[in-house]
Amino acid sequence: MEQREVQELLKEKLKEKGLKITRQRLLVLSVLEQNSGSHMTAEEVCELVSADCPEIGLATVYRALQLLWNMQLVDRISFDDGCVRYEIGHLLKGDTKHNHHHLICRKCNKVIPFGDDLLDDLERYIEGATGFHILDHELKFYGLCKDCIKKENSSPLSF
Amino acid sequence: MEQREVQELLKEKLKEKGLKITRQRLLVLSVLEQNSGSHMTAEEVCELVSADCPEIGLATVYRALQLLWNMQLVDRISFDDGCVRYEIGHLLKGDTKHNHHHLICRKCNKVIPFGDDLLDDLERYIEGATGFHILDHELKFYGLCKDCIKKENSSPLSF
DNA sequence: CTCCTTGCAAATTGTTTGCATACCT
DNA sequence: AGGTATGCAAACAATTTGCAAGGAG
Repeated sequence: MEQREVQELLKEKLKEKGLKITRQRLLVLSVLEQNSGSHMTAEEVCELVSADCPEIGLATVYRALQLLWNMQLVDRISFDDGCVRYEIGHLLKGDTKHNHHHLICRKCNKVIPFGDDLLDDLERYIEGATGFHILDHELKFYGLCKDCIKKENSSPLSF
Repeated sequence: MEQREVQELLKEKLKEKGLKITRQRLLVLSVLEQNSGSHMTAEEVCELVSADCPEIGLATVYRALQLLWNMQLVDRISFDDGCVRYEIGHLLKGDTKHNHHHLICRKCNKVIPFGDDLLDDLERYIEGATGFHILDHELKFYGLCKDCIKKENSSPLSF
């Protein structure tokens, strides 16, 4: 899906619900698109939107992100650092940058993205078994990264 | 793994690191064991520990939970309701109550637990491919539950 | 006796809300 | 015009931190 298209999709959905198409909402979505590899906090998004719209308030960004998430235009993920992050994920499924899974090192807190498309079968199975309709998923693996395993072996146990 | 054993494991790990074995730490772990089906907030744990130890402070509970998590004695999970939850998960693997996966309804926010042991192959594959050593995982599916699907069909689209 | 831990209260931080003004349609 | 959105500041809530007193080894 191209940038132009995602913007159009947002406009369509807004219209459909009687909500207004505003510069702020379009900019928030646009920033997420231009950074489709990273998981951004509201603050980071606000920072970047400010380039084109210096008057924007952080509260507006929070409101816009929540809206986009409700409309399923963006994904939400939280590592364990106390803030929610947003990502334009499944809409760009063809995109090689799309990674829905994350390996999180419990020692150095590094986050390593990992390819998607591993859960499709599982999703279908769950839908059949429970009647739950799955829209999205979030999968995190906690453990030790290569580097920290190396260090662990050469130094005494600790955390 | 039995209750007695988990307590002993904690004592061992504390000793190993030169930390003290305190009533508070043992009680926090014990409360999580006695509620091994549920995902508890720090506040809830504090509430229950208070029965045996009325002087305990919420800060101590937070500190103990973090410690237990670091020692991999308990698991951590966060739904999207703004507070972290703890659960004694993988230590009780034989336990039928153990559920690491959750279906979260985006409409009514209901959380439906779902059986584990679906990701073992995937974990082995990832370890081979990346050199990352996996200790634990957290998998959430977002979507619409049976009930909300029914309601959706009988009422106009909304969220 | 020494250092770790606790309890309390204050501080911090991410996020939400109330409200008057500004903006879409 | 009419209702929705915005920006700002104040409100909130979960979690963390500083510190003096208490407790484990």
